[in-house]
Amino acid sequence: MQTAIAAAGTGGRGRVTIADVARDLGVTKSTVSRALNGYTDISEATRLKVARAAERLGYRPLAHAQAIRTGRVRSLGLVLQIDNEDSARPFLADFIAGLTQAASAENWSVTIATAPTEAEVNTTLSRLVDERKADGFILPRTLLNDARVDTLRALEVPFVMFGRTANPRDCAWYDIKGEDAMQQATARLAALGHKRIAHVPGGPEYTYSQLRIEGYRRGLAQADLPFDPELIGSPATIRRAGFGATKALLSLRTPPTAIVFAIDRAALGAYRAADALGLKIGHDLSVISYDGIPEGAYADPGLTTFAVDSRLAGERLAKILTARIRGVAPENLRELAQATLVERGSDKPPQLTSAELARQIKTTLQCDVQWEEPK
Amino acid sequence: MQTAIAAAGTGGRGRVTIADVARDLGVTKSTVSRALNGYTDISEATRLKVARAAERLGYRPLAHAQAIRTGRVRSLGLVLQIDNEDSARPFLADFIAGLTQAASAENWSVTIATAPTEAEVNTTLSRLVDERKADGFILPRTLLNDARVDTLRALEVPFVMFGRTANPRDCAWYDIKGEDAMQQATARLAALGHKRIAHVPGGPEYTYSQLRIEGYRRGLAQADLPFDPELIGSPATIRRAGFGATKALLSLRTPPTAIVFAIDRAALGAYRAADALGLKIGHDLSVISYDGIPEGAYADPGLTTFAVDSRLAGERLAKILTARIRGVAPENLRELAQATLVERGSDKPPQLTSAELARQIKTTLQCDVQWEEPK
DNA sequence: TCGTTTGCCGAAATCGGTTTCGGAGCGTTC
DNA sequence: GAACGCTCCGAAACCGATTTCGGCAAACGA
Repeated sequence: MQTAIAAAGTGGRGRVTIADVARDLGVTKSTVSRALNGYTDISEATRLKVARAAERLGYRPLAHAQAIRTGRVRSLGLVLQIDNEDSARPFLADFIAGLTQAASAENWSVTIATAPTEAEVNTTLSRLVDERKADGFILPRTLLNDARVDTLRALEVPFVMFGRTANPRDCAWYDIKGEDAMQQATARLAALGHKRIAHVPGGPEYTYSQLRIEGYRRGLAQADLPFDPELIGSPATIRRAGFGATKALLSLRTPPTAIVFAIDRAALGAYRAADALGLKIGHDLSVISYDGIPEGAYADPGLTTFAVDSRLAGERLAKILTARIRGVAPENLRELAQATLVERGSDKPPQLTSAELARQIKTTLQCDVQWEEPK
Repeated sequence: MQTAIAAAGTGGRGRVTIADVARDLGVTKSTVSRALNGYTDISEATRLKVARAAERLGYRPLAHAQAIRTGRVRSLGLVLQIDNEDSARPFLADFIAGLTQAASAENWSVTIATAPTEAEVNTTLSRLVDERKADGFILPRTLLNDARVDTLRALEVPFVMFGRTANPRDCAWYDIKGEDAMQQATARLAALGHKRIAHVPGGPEYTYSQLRIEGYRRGLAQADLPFDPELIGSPATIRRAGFGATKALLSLRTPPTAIVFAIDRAALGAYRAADALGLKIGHDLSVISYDGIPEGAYADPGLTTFAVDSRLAGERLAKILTARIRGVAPENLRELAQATLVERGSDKPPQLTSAELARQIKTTLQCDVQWEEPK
């Protein structure tokens, strides 16, 4: 019994294989394969013939059939750490859109996995490597000392970071110059007349955190403002922590009249703190932040922030990773981009001096202001 | 001379193959394969020996090597439509987490792709089928008449819907009974004393929309309240539309004192509308909604809503799809779950009658209230 | 006792590609 | 004119699994 007629539609039987193309042209499979893969020992004439025939017959190689010999599955890996703390990631969709779009443009696919903890992210990573589910990985949110980097370095698997890291050996990356954004934010507030400008950094384990603090300091220097360590708040990446950091900064003897946040979500916590202290953002306290999450637009007043284009980031990261997998040296695959300022209403000239502000706050602080968790 | 492309990261030399296991045991590959895959013509003793040896040597079959013969790549496909309108999908991360967790528990992976339009989602779908990137697909946000379903039905590719559809042939699904939530929301508002309760549905192209309207009507009936077609607002799935729908409803001669929304984001638009009209949500206008997006917790007052567990949804969908791929009949793979009420501050007893409310609104409406787009 | 079944496994084909090897054909060179 | 070198392609091995086929024992039935 033979497979006589190609059943179109069953999505499997009627598939055009390389053998079909070869038969159609009266050449061997190996010729077709080499012609299609750019080998140099194929004449230009043959290459054209093969390409046309492949096109005409609608031949498309099966990635996993190629993979068995080449070891490449034509797939980019993405392992997300999703804990309960901040499972809501507004830009994830955009990021993935950019990633998949760029990947499929080169006929690659994207394989995605998740894990709750840093350790499990690592095991997942090596499992995926072991099972050859991906040829390389995209590492979002890189840490100063990132175990994922060590893992992949040891396994000699290509990867690209969204962010930078302490030891750049073997590392390709794409990153936004958050430090420049912080510098501009600080300078901008200074230009508006603020003299006491604080900074609330992100998680110290992240590489960006240190960089952004430096950017903040450059901004101060640029505006000839002194650096006061007191004005570096406690790290905050979520609202609650932003609330706490803001409250602490405003409780200083000479509180800041403006705060530069490294993370939008933390900045939104400042709105709550201001509210609780009877202050109005954009009036009594100015704020500039970074990320560009949609909620910022709906805050009152709107949050002035440096927005990152996460879709573009996804696109670039995919491009870089495929290049890396093809063997381009990591040193040549490092790209930096700028965040773009979105002006809304949270940054205005100071209405009060630090001293006046302090007096106003003092009375409110008598009754202890607590964060109340929204349900 | 041939083009030798240097592969970055060979990452594959030390792999344990089925041949290694066979050699170790002094049997053939076919024995190992059959033993591991539950063939009945293998003695229990041999099966055990093989299983132990595989475990001991750390053998793990290569999915794509199996795929070449079986046609199955052990991967679930997810194609997201990501347009500009609502690229921010707060539950996407949770959904993906559930999906990947359940998938990897059975040693499957998840392949993800995106497309901007409905048509391109369809082409992407058939491309993935053609390239065998996935053995089956998860279809989120099913429409009343869903082209994706037609496509996959024609291709005879397994799929499972997150939602229901008009023609259930060949369809497996998981869905939340949004209609029950709407009914409960309506009954709850009625129990609080509201007599005029409106409903703002979601997009009419979605299956859930019709169902939720019915749920709303059941809720009215349950509370012995008459159904007034006037109180069905225009469909809204984003803030702006929710703003418009609310404004229109409140402009009625006898406006509602409470609104049941099918979509949280639309309900957040109602906050703006209330604000613009000088009304206070939870006081002059009560609102109950559906989805459970995080922003709802930060609204003032917090949005009472029926939350869906999207992580669980992802898990169940993965389970159902793998079962479907294994050949379980779709009729036996249909699952419904309930949303859970999250009580916050937006639903309270009415402070004003409809007539009083109308009078209060009338004055404000003189000056035209317009939606202002947050930047 | 002699077929006949049954249980269990080995040999080999197979899936759809890639890659190695070698060898025709042809032009150069001395 | 023989040796040599190139260009270009065919033959066959190979990748890591699955699956078909057939056959050897042991168990069974008459």
